[in-house]
Amino acid sequence: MSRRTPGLEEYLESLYKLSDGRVGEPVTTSALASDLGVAPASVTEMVKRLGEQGLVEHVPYKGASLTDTGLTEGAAMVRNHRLWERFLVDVLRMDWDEVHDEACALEHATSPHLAEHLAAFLSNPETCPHGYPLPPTTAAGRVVRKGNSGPSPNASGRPLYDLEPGFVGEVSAVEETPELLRYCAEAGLVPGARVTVVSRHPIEPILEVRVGESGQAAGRTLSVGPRLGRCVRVK
Amino acid sequence: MSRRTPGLEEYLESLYKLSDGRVGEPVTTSALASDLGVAPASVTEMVKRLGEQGLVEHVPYKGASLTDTGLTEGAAMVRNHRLWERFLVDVLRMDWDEVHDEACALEHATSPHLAEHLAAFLSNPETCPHGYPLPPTTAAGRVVRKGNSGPSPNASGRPLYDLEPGFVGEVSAVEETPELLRYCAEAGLVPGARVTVVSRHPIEPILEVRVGESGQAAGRTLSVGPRLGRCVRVK
DNA sequence: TTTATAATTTAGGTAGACCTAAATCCAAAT
DNA sequence: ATTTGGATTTAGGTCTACCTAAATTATAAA
Repeated sequence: MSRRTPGLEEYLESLYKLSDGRVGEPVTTSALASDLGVAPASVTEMVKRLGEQGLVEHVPYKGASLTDTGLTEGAAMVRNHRLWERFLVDVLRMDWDEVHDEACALEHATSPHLAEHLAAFLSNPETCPHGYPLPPTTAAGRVVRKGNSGPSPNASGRPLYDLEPGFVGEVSAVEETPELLRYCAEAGLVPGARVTVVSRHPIEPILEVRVGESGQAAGRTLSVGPRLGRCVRVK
Repeated sequence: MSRRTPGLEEYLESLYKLSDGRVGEPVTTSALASDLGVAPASVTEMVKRLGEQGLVEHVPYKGASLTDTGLTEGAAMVRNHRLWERFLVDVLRMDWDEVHDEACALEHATSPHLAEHLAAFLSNPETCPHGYPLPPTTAAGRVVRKGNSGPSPNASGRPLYDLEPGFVGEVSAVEETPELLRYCAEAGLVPGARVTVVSRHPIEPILEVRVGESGQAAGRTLSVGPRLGRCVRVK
């Protein structure tokens, strides 16, 4: 009965993201399998193990959901992941499209004590470089999960592609696919950037978007299709 | 045939330290077993696997030695470990007695690319906080191992306990045992500190040592026995 | 040179985390 | 109320990294 191996932590992390940070929210075996990149049969087995340790509740054929303690551990992993991403980008000056994989490895090698020091050094950031929120901690360093539902680990804002012409807002998050991130960085589509939806193409599924500092002088205009437009969120 | 798992890396690291960074230097099974905290039988098995991958040369009943590539990988692990220790102490302000375990976990989650960025951020340190040297890299980022014997990964200097009264020098390294490190930190026995051997006790195995900034004004006098005196190196 | 002792290896076993292929279950469409 | 297709679980297998107990080998002592 050895607890919290790196393997199990990965499942808790995925479960946390897929259940949107909610205790008792069921997640299907196949959703977990595709998120983790393993066979469904492997998920069934792992989920059973997590159940024996009281970290998830598994109802056969229905799905798995996090318990209170499972949620805490999952949130800690997501937090560690995003802390390291901030560190790698802000401090080590790595590119934002290469930090996801590095953080994936580091997150499981991070004790709560180290996480506290890292967070303090980074001045307790609220989001990762791609705009996703860090699960918060209490003063004692424990990851918060008050009552039944904590804050969502997923990005706020609406997909850029779904907005109407005339909308003005700022990028809140970008999905972490390396090639997409490289394009966005070059195009200026980074969290905090001001965007203005200029028009929607009458025939093709294309949105004209102005990206720029402020007003409309320095802005650059981009054509955004559904592929890109659904990966960038705006608020 | 899956290469470089965290488990195998640990063996290479230990081998690197125990063979003093030398290709072909044999290390006994039991030395590895006690350094890694596993059963000798486990070492035999792992060493055989490392042999199949061309990372070590194993002569049954005689010992295992690193090959050229094995040395490179082992050195990289030691380097990663000591880089992280520097980071944890200098940047995150963690205590020097708690960073060894954290670094042990982080070192296997560190890509060569990340190691390069980390080293650059830390201005390419030459030693870890306890005084042990970092295996150097080439400009390309590869860990150096020129010809048959690279630099020693172990501390320079002589044990404090073996010096004669009148000796003046400075601490070069301290062995990384948590309780010992806590005592040394408080006593001022840190790498770079000036030490003067005052006298040796005529009856008991005790050395009187002055530890202090410079000269002999601000110095504090300590009694050092063999236990402590063999864990602190001076040059 | 023989023998004893300590180091080392072999043999056989466990647990974690994955896999494929073969059942099994559920739910929606007929 | 059946049927059927997709999701899920079970069954059986692999590979890593450990273990203990039982051989085996090397070496140092008698």
